[in-house]
Amino acid sequence: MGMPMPSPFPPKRHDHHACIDEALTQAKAICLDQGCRLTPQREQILELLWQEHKPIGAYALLEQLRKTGVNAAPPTVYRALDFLLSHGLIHRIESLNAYTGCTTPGTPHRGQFLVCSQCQHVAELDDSAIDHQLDASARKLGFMIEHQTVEISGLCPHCRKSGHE
Amino acid sequence: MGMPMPSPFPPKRHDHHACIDEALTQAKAICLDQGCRLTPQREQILELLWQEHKPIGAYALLEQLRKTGVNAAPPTVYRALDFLLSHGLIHRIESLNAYTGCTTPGTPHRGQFLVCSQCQHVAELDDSAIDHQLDASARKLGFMIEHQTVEISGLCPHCRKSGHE
DNA sequence: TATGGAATGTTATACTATAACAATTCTTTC
DNA sequence: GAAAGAATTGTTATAGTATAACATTCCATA
Repeated sequence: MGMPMPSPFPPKRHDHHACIDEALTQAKAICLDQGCRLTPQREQILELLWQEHKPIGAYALLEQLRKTGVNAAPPTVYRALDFLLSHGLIHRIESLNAYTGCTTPGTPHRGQFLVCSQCQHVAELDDSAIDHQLDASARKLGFMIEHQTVEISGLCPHCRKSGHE
Repeated sequence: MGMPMPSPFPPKRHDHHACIDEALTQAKAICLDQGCRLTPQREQILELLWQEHKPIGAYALLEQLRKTGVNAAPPTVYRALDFLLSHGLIHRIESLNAYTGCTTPGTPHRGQFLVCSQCQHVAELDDSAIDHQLDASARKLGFMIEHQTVEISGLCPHCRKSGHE
């Protein structure tokens, strides 16, 4: 497995090109492995989703896509999103109706998200202690977990430091 | 404080009239205390939200409302929902775009929800162990929690027992 | 190089939520 | 009890999110 993620909140200035590259490389490998097709359009949309460490809505994505000269309609975007979601390459942030690249694609995981209410950056966790606690609480009630949505909003470390009125 | 909740998943057949009554009584007391007005329309919508232990969407609510002879438009419903949300009398289930009565109104709490994917019943938890784990994980990363969305979907105890194909 | 399935294009529409302004009701104060 | 101001409700229109349905194109494989 790769290096440990230094922090789920990367510094404001970091080599983001490397983030994009890694995401696309991983996605290609995963699709090859799973026997599914990361078509140019799907790849383009995945790349757009990785433009920033922020979730982006489907229609904002559509607008970005159009700026690149592609004249697409909503189903184009939603189909790509469906594909990427179903292969674990992106996540949907329910509380924002938005989508964001998955930082640990390829491995089945449930995921938790920290969303900064100020800068909108999102950090994906895969904190087993949280998973275990949710499992324990559910089990106690006889509930069988199939899927979970854990989205925490608040101030990220960067925004906490720089004046949070 | 009141009696401990027997189980967040009430038996299929229970005195649901008592659930509704209690919810409305508590809501009245809370509004009296907070100096806000639980108008007939707001009360009616709260009551409709308590018809079942299932979340209900705004437009389904609107339809129910119309069946009672009230000729309302969407803003009527959304305003009532906003009021009820802002006074902690109901919750919004993000993953369903739906709303459900709060089982512990009046006390500030963050809440976690178990949503049955089969019967759609929802159970509200206020499990401090989960809250503490989320706090601990967030704190470790320097993230300051403002709000949380924890929605677990899966099979409730009743549906687990009765054949889950 | 035919063919069947996957992917994409296209149009229309469903579902969720709010903006903006008018009308009404409630409460407070005189 | 009447006037003023605030809160609530009515009404119309529209913004924002997502999918249905069907036509067309692409592509792997035989």
